[in-house]
Amino acid sequence: MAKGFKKNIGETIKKYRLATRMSQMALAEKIGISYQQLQKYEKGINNISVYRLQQISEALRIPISRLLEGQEPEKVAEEISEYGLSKEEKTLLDLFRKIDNKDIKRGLLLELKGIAEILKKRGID
Amino acid sequence: MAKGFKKNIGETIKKYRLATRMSQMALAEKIGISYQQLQKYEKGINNISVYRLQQISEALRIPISRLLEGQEPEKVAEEISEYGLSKEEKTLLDLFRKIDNKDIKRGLLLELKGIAEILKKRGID
DNA sequence: TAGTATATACAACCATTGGTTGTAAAATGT
DNA sequence: ACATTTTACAACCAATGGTTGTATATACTA
Repeated sequence: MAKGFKKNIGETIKKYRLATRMSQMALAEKIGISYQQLQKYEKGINNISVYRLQQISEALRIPISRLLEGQEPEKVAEEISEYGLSKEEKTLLDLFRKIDNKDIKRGLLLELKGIAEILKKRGID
Repeated sequence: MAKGFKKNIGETIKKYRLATRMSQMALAEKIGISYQQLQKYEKGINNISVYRLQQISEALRIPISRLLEGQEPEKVAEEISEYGLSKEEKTLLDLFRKIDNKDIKRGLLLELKGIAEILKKRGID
């Protein structure tokens, strides 16, 4: 399940741990797990829960975002504009708003509805 | 294991999901799990791994940090879902989002663009 | 150099939970 | 009022989060 991902974040943890000159044992004890388990995190053998990452970030005295860096795919960041609207959706809205003719607007909505219907049915068949 | 924490983040996810007007099923399918499993996340029954959170943030088109901030639920939902959209515009968005075919989407945008153009010129002439 | 302590690695094992399907109740749309 | 969507909840199972035990490096100090 997305090994690459896990590995990356584990490596990041290790990096910061070493930077703090902390042993696996020290860190593990601080967050209340065995150092062997921490090993699994660092090696990407086990998934890291958000909760654990939280603990680790506290133990290492760094913000969680630091540990996540390199995880956030570029495209997403770009795609996001404001309030959950994608660029595409924003464009859609902008264009729609430019049309001041009520009938045309309604027609467009009907058209969209039709298309959605068709796609949906085709998906089922 | 730190139930409170999990619950919070699950609730945050739910808020954002609703803000995007996405059903549990829709979101779950997007990230490749059953909607029942997503329920467990939202309810704080199961831990959320960083990996999953990553997927969710992508599906909801928001940066991971948003989900990590222990934010006031009320605000978020309103802030986003309302966002000054008229009923008509909300419908537009809903329909547009139902279309999962990228080409069709692009086609629609082009069409809209065309219409906007024409109306504009006619308005001038 | 040996000897002790520290740090990391790896295997075997078990309890928990991450994940599934099935069924039922709300909610929503027409 | 009826059909469809959406959400909730229970039962179940495989996977993994977590443990201890042992082995191998890597220091430190006498």
